[in-house]
Amino acid sequence: MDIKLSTGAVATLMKGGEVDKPVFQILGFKKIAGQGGNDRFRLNISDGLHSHTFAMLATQLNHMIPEGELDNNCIIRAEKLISNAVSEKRVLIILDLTVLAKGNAVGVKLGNPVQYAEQNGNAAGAVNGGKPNGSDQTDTKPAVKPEFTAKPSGAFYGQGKPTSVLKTSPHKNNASFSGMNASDCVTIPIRDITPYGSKSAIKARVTNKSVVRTWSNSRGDGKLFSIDLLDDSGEVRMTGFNTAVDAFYDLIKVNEVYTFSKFSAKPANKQFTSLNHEYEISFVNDTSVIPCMDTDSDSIPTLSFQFMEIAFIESCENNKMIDVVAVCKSRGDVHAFTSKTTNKDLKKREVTLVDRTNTEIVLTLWGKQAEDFEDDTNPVIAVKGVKVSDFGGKSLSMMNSSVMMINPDIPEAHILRGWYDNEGMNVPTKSLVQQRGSGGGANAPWKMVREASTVDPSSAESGYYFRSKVTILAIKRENALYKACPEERCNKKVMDCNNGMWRCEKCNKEHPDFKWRLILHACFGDSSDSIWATCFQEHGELVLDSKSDVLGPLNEEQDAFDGIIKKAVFKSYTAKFRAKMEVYNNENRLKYTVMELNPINYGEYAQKLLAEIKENVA
DNA sequence: CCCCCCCC
Repeated sequence: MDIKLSTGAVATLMKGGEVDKPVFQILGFKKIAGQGGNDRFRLNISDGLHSHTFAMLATQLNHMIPEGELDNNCIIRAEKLISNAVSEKRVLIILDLTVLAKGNAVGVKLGNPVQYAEQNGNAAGAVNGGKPNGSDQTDTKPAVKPEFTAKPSGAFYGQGKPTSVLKTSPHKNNASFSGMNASDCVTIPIRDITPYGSKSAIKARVTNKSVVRTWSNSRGDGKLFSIDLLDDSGEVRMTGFNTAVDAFYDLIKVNEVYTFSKFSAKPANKQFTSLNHEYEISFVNDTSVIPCMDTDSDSIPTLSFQFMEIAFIESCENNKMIDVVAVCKSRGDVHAFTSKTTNKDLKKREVTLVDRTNTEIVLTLWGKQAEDFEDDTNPVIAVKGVKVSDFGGKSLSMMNSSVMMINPDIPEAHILRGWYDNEGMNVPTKSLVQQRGSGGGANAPWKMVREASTVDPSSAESGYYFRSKVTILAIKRENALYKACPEERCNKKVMDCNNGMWRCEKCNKEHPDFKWRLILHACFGDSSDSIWATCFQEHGELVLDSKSDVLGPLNEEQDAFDGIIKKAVFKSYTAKFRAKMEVYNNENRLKYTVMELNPINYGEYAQKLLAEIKENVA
């Protein structure tokens, strides 16, 4: 390979001249914080003769730096350039570039470039003119030859020979950092990681390691893994993309302590982690990972939680990732099923957790963890990074990235053990599982339908409950009835096996019969507005004044069914509704469910109106 | 740069 730097290009450009697709070596870069997170990178570029820091990376190329595409010593060809004189200073903006050689492959500074002296230039005067001075314009002159093979500088770096990285580095010996600056040896507390310190190193224990995942989307594809890192100041997630996966994935072991030097940092997206850090970090091209077997690594903690007590999960945002420590009060059976959306065969087990707030919540375990969980001794369970779901009240679900510890040796666990054995096991608990037909919204306010249908979506995240006096305006007859599993508590739709049997996916059983169930969609209105709401079984039966097992067979008989609907419309009720924000086809929409439906008690209703009038008159 | 993580 023979790459030549465009000797003299820096001087030409500084004088306002043009150079076609100059080849430079990057000697360094500096992040310049811009408004609104619009950071820019200033590059120190060299043509082998001169170096200068007048080059800016176009923001659309910013990603090349954290991605490690552009790194120190790398050689680039600037495919598109804009040269501008800005208040006596010349600025070069690189709009597009090709990396001809990665920094690690080059390993050294080429030639002996000297900082281009500003006064040599004629920046301001040459905005529109300045034909290049022929003598130093071109890239045809032989330049310094990059020493591609010169230096095994990758010895401790991701792009080098990773296997040797972890095996050969002497521990406890800073000499193992040979080739790195002294400043690289200084570790900072994880707590202090920010995107603004590129020289940082941290010494941390790996508390969790993900599987390698691949992705493919409009922006491209690749693979990645992440590890959770902990020291005595805090924790942070570190992600490795593509080459970092090849270099480090197999070598990094959970529970081991390493010094990680050089990484990039960016704000952590709290939606995907329970780790207590404002930022998350990524492997870069010259990240090094050195194991620490020294005794003082014992002082680095092995786990860290920010527990949320179960009672507080009730008001916790949906999809949030949290840590919980609780007693496993009971466990359900393993339930195998096929996901309708992904067609994947899944196994789950639900366990019920309770803590000293006397509140219980269901945690769903998946796959092998679900199968393996057979502890019936009411163990204390600590989980890190479980997802809060608002399905049927509130529940928790294990994620791939979640960590579970059974009877961990931490104070909270011992306290819970004592509490449960002496007291907790006999105390009545409140469940965050929503009871059908009630649960939540006990004090649902009276609203006109109009007020409720324009409820602030954020307050409907976990269900907004209200009461209204309403009249049924219309009923949808299609799909009002379905054939359901005959099991007592299972109302899952069954599939016709076409052999006289009916299959329930939920129970994983075939039954000789089924039961009819109702899901009635009806339009409820008052003088202000109307809404479509779902009436499940009992409410549907009340609306149609018929039992579902009678309605089922009638469903086929158009006239009889229409007659029933005709009788049902224009009846009035007092109803309790739930308005809940749901995502449907990637769109938010308010979904209404009838929670209670009662014939109007006119005496009570008149009292309510009277009270309202008095309140408004006073 | 991922961010999917499942089922009712």
